[in-house]
Amino acid sequence: MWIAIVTVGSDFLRLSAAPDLPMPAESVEVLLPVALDRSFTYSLPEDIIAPPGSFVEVPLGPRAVAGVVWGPGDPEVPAGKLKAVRQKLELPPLGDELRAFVDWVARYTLAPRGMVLRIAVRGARNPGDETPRSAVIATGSAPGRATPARTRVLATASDGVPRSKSDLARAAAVSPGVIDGLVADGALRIVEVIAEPIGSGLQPDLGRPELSEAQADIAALLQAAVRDRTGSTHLVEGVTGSGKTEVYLEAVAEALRTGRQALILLPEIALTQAVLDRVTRRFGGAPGEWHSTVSAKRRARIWTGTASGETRIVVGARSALFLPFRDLGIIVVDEEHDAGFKQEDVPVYHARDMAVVRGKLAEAPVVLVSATPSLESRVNADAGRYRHHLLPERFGGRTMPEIELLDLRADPPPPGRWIAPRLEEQVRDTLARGEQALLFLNRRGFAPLTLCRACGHRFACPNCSAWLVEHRFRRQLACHHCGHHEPVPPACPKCSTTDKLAAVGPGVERIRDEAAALFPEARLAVLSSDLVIGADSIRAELKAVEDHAVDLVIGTQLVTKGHNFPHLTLVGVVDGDLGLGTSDPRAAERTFQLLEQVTGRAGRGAIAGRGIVQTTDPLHPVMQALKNHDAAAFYAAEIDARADAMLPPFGRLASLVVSAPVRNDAEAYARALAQSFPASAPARLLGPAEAPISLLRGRHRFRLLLRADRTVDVPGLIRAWLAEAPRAPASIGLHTDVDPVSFL
DNA sequence: GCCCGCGTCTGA
DNA sequence: CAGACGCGGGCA
Repeated sequence: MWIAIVTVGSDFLRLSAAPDLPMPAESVEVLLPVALDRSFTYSLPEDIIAPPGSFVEVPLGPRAVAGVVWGPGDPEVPAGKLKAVRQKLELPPLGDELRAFVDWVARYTLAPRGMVLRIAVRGARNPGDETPRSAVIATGSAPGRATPARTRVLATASDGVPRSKSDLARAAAVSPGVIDGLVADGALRIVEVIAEPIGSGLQPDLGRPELSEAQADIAALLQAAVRDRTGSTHLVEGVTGSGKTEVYLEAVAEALRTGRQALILLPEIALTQAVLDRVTRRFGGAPGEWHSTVSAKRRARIWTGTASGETRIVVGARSALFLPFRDLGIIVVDEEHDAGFKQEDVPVYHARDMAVVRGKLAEAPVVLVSATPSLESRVNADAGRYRHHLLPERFGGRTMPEIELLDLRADPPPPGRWIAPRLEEQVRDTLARGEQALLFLNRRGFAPLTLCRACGHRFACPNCSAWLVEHRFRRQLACHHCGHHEPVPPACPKCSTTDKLAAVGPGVERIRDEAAALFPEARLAVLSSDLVIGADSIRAELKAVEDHAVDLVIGTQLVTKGHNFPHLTLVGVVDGDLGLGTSDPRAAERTFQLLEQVTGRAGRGAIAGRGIVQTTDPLHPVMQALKNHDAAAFYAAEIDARADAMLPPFGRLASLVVSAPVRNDAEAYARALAQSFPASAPARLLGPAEAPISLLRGRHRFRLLLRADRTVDVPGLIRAWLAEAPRAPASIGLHTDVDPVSFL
């Protein structure tokens, strides 16, 4: 009856408020976490009181499903169709703000509302009673015998936080036996603890760092935004090593001080132990950690903890954006340029952009943080939609690494090798000084292409338009798009010639072999996601590099993810041109971001760093931007090019993914759709001919691209078109991914 | 998303 | 002819 319409920038955000008098509801509208856009009306037994947001169990067909009361029931539904709510569930209700967010995201991403609700209720169950667990704390007395391992353990335990034996051993990187030894020695004591709510008991003023003037200024502005309860958006752009994390943690501290909660989003949380450690040090306790590998029980504790308000800080992957925060005071999106914020499955959404919307609904500032912002965020900052804060210098007087462009045409490596003499010499000098070097190549495996020298046959993926990559360590040929793999055959499948198969081009495994031959005395480590499997072993490898147990690192983009290597002084980029040759309109932007991040790993410690980028095109704008540390000029040029081409964020771009188990079905439907697109529409449809296909989770995917001027409501246009378009056979799925700018 | 019913296929 | 399997519709 009384609908409050909250307009934020456009009419996209509608927040429906409850009527001011609780009417005795006879029926309720219930949204269910299944692939349905519709909600259903159920009758409400007189003894159940279920205001909007309540969790209820309802019958759906033959099953009983837990859903959420979304509002009053639809009186138009004939009484004979109504089924009754079975029971109300003992769970904290979903607040108005989160329900409005679910509706908004579903409408914007063209996803069924139930699929969005599903994300918001993952973890919505009672964690049950907590049984006391045993933990160890430091007693304060010195051990009888001090070893480096023991010293590390006691340093870790000196904060007084009780930890389980295994957690403490892992945190100090020692074997569990060391802990038992210290307990026997009386330096550690076993205590029984009842687990506090996760992410609670945090102290905003515990580990306050010294801030530079520039850091303190930005921190003060962000803190004011937290206090003001405005849904403002901020872009904090600071070069690698400028201390961005300290700045946003001060804003997080302000949220804690004012009694509110904080959410820190990270693109790949399994790799970013560093941020968790820093939050723990800064606030004297661990935040809630939310990502796909967190156990169901921990999930439940964090979900209920955020709903009750006891969990004060959550550090999480994109789905943490749908947690039921009671009073959210700030959202931080760290590494905001990272493509990991994009969810490719239904609902297809970009967490950075959805964060902006949730921030507005929650009246909380959103802080986007990066050394290499996305073009979208740069444009939004330039246009004044986001406030732009710059940290142009490294913290503590450290300098940016000096970047050298190594022209591969003038100084090529010997045939069959990829490290040019000049880079080899620089690595040798670095190692001789006892410093650490990194050779970066963003390509897994041994060689990206295998061909038969006898007949010219090339090994291609049967499902995708891609070559198979040889993985010599695993003795396989693998497709990096769909995961197809086969053993390396002894002979050519086409002409049966043996011993004529040739590996073409380098991958990290091949660079490892080359480096091992060139620098036989160096301790090598390869950091590649297919060789280092599982979050724990990745963390262990990163720690070994951090501790200088490795001299020369050979790595893929795994090494660019938020880790500091204090001993690293030289970064060599083996193929700077990789990624620039594609037709992806974001190729230059992505390559710049990647190479700036990886060269920025050098010189974060006491010794100044250097970067050497091997390239065949030293005059390319990306190379010049790296060398001159002139991101501003690069961004300006890229933004102009985007504006001319009407690409996001100037034009609207949507992709529709048609997927089916059979490739021909997907293609036929994609064509049928394309033909039905009206010529008069204020947008152009591209594909499917020029669209790449791939196989993902057993389904062939065809992409259609829709390009429009920014004045078009793309989700609306697609909805209207699909209502008229040929209906998809049920075995064909259609995802939609709308580039988000319209809500700003 | 999940269940069910239906049509079709397969093997004895 | 029983049982398996894939597809499509409905779900209040």
